[in-house]
Amino acid sequence: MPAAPTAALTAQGAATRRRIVVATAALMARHGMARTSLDDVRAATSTSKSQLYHYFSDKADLVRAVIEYHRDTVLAEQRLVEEPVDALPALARWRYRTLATHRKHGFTRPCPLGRIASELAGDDAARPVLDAALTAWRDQLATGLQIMLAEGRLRADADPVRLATALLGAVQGGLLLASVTRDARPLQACLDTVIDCITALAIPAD
Amino acid sequence: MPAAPTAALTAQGAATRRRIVVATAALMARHGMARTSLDDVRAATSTSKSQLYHYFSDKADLVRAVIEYHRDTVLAEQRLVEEPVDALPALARWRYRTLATHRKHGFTRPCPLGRIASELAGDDAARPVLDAALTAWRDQLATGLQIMLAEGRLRADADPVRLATALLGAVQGGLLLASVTRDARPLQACLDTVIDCITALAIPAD
DNA sequence: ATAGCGATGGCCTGCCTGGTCCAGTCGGTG
DNA sequence: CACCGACTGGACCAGGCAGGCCATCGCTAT
Repeated sequence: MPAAPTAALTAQGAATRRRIVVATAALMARHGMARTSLDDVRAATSTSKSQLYHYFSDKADLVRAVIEYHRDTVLAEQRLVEEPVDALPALARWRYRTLATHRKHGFTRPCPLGRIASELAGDDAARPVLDAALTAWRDQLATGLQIMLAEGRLRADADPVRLATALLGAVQGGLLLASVTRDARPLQACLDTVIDCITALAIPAD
Repeated sequence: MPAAPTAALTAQGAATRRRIVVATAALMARHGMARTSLDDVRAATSTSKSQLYHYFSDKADLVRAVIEYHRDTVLAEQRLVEEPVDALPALARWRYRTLATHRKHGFTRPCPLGRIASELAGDDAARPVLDAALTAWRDQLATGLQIMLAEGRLRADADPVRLATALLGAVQGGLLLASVTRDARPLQACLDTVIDCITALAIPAD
């Protein structure tokens, strides 16, 4: 139960709230959440402590908003609704898009959602929010594979949800390894291996 | 350069040092490293601040020792030297062993090395240590696959290092997802998908 | 115009944290 | 038995942290 009454928000208030969330998400993606203090947020957003506590009940509430922001950002970048992975070429484009998104940061950081999940493992308040975000992501991947299955481009014994989980796991694991080695190859290896598996299950067009 | 002169350590001193590392590793695996204070370590080990700073130059130095401890523990649990994944049955046993290891904790936490890697992304002091640990792990996986290749049980166009990276990524990504959903299925999905891929590249025995 | 309320600013505080210091103990060695 | 250095205990500190307080500003509806 956030103390911030989301009902009563003027346009200016909503803008300030959003500014706080966006800046905090960036800070936490760069330095981790434990190392991002509210004073850092205050400085980065030119706000005051009271504003932080006006819009969020406490730091955990702000983190919750950050998770939801990352969820929206990632799902928008993935473009899985506009362009579902319902065929091998679409899957290849998704792979390229995913690599390109993270090349921007030079593979210096894991997936923001994954990083928060790591740091908050054992936090019973945040876990449902993270679960919902990651499940939504996996489901958007699975939707494409289900179309692929329904339209006869995937063998009947393929399990779309399991494959989607493997794709998401490959993104998470690959980005984690890539953030340590600081290059794209681990992510490529993880993605390509799972995609090879899906390719092996695909039925070539007539 | 640790301030602790590792040269001069009596048996008792070595035991105390090890007790600190083991307890800290457990605390950090459970609560994360940022949420593990030196006072927590002090309380858990019945030591004093001065002992911590006698054996470690600072918290980062202690974390370095913890990473190395996790590396040794994980590599011992994986048993990849005694039982390399040089054939499909060995790979199946490795999969079973990996699942069993983490079932003990109820899939409540990611891989300790992965968790630290997430928290320390961007820490230029810790990254080489993590890189070495994860690379050693990957290489032990790759060694098995290279044997498999050399002995003609794997198609010549298979890349052992790439496949080993995918296996390690599947462990990391799978455990991350499993720690959020609190069940084994994501890890199983990730492992089995990559193993399916290796199976597809395997050459059946004559 | 003015009352009311959301938005804002800056200050304050109590607690926790990593890190320091020093006084003292213990076991081995000349 | 004197000594030395590793080892231990605990008090201490400065800075940083989340969070709270209160007065003020400015928009908007009546």
